[in-house]
Amino acid sequence: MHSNPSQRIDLKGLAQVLGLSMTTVSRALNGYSDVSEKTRRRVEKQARLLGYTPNAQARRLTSGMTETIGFVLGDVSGYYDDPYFAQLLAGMSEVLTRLNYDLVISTRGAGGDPLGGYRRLVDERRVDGIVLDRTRRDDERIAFLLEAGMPFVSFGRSEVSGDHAFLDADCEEAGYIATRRLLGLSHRRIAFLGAPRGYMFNHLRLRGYERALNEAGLDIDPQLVTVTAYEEEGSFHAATGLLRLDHPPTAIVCIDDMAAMGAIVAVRSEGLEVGEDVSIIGYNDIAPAALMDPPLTTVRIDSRAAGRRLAEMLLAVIAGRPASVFQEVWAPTLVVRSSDGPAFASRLYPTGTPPLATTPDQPLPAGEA
Amino acid sequence: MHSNPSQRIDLKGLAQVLGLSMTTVSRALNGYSDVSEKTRRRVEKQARLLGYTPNAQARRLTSGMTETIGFVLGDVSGYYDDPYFAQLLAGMSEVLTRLNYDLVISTRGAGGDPLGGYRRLVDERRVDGIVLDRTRRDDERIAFLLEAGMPFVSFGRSEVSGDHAFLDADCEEAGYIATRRLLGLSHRRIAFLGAPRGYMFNHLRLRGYERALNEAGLDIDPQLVTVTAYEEEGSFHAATGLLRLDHPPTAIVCIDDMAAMGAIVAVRSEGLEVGEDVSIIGYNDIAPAALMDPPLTTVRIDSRAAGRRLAEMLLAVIAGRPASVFQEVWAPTLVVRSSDGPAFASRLYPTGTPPLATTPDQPLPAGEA
DNA sequence: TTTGACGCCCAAAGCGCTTTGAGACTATCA
DNA sequence: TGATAGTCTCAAAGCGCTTTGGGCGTCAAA
Repeated sequence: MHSNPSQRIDLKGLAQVLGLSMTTVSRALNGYSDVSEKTRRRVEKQARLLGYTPNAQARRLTSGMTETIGFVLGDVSGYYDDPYFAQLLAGMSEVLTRLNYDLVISTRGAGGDPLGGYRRLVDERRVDGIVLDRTRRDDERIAFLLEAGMPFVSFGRSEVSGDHAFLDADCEEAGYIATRRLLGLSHRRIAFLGAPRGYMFNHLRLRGYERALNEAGLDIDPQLVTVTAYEEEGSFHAATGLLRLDHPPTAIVCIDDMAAMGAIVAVRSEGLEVGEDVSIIGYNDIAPAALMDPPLTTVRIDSRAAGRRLAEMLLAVIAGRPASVFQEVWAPTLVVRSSDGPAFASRLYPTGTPPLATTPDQPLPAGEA
Repeated sequence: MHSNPSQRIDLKGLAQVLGLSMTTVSRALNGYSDVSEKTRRRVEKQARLLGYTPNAQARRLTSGMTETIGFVLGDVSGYYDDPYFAQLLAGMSEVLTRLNYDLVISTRGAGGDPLGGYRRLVDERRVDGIVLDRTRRDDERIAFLLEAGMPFVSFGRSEVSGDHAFLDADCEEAGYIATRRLLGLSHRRIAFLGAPRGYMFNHLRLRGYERALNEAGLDIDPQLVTVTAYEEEGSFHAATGLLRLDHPPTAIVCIDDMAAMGAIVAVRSEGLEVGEDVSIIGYNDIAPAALMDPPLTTVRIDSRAAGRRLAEMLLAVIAGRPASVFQEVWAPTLVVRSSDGPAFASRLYPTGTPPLATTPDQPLPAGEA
């Protein structure tokens, strides 16, 4: 009867079969030292034989741990169409599964409350910890979770970041190296195709862009700094706007590869050649980047590895390690492919090579191709 | 003390404050009819006041419902880089959150067991139901879940599909209309750039492709039917192989938009023009499809809506509705953009327009551009 | 021999909820 | 008036596990 494999067996049943108490069986299975080796082996064997697996709900109720961590989907669907996101998830799942943790995906839920999804996870004690991404400069989720005492780790920093755990790419560096790359190709009119201002990663990348420009003795032209609504069409329109300026850019630093795709289309639809008339640099190095036409020069960050690390960090924080220990900033790397090229190749300024970095105040040549 | 909002309050505490029994409070909150309207209102008000939310774990243990559904990530990472997947997830989350359900994402786990992730969800009773995707012609997951008595719904059918719930695109129709479209553009050498044979959607789409060809009086050329390893590079290589045949295709039906991207790059790197020398049709209509160069003609299925519907169906099955009631096949629609064009524009067969469908056995002209 | 000190095991008390099976009233009908 | 039928509420029994706080041998040291 109890040996019927299709009949779920519980701890009590298993204990009965073994002629032991539930306590002993439980402790044997959970690796307590006050169970003799011999008994443990006997228990384990029988458990395997009968296909015993503890009921996750019961264990959770008792232990007060949910063995679950949460992730709340933002409401802007465009965010999660990005393959980088799937990679992040996959990376997280990878380590969580290994440790028998679940990853639950929630949404913000109806109503305007941007904390809705988080409240639910916290109030109903559905999770032991939470992963955030797309952090904002002033991120209310961080304040909320901090106050609620819920362990969390964010993919990205924030200006209110205090002692919490985070993993972030060095966004400023990313903006910097992309811009440096273009400066090295003698570009002088370099645009920044960004995400909404509030996002920390946008803020930092813009800073890197500005720093590189300033170091090269160039001023920031506000006309060249745009913000998109974070959808592909947004970046297409924004890029089109840039290209139609009186003094269009010969290069565009894009906030991510998806935006770069939009920019590429915009360049083409203006009758220009990507990598010649206008150089494009993306960010993330999503899988299709290498397969675009032209293959995209981009700044790479390994989302899957980031997902793994985020999960590890969060688990450590849940286990009681101080969150402030886990603050990592990863260096991005430039992946050079073919969407960028020397400025002199651009037909946008046919009167000649753009002015050198050392002569910034010399007026830029006018006229479009 | 009990009114300290930072202090979590439980059912017992709430009952004490109200001077009622836990039973009554519980029943009031859960909408039982044997609680007077007056009491219910009083309970609800106090619960709101004190910020009471039931402990999800406890409720789950008691009720035997986990209020959670599961999704297991396949091991081929390429599958989930596809934006369609994020859409599917988002759609599911949308309806699940509304009904206070969680969506847990798991992975197959280490070891070769392809059912690993599923076993875990089932054995430890972590979920009330499961969503499958990427079904195979002979899908062991279906057999497993059927036997385990775990409610599930699959996105895609299978040849072993019996009475379980599924939602699927009409894949055969999708393959058919894509191929018909190309036939209508007078293409005669039409290739099929597919996924591995075992996948049901691949199987069906191939069938649609073959049917269209046969109806047009054309034979199937096995050389034109390829299978990729389901990564972008795979489709690039497969497409390159096709284009280097002695009699290359003037059109390619791709298994999805990601594969189409690979194919597009392949076409270009062979010095050919997409939409002129070689027409390309994708599948899914992922967000970037409209922004590719050229904008991709594709067969559309609304993944987000599919996600929503899958969740609804699964919830219904969990609630006890017979699974066999929920078997839906959605009609895909052709979205014409610019990656396909008339066969006569192709430089691959400069000797003239390919033979008409009515004269299939006439030998095809040879020679490449 | 007594006293600890281990080593191994167990009964019982929860974890926070839902549900069962009654009980105490009040209203209705014969 | 008693019987019958609601109406509203409650005590207590779990759900399946973990953990606390012993208990009972056995063995070495005193």
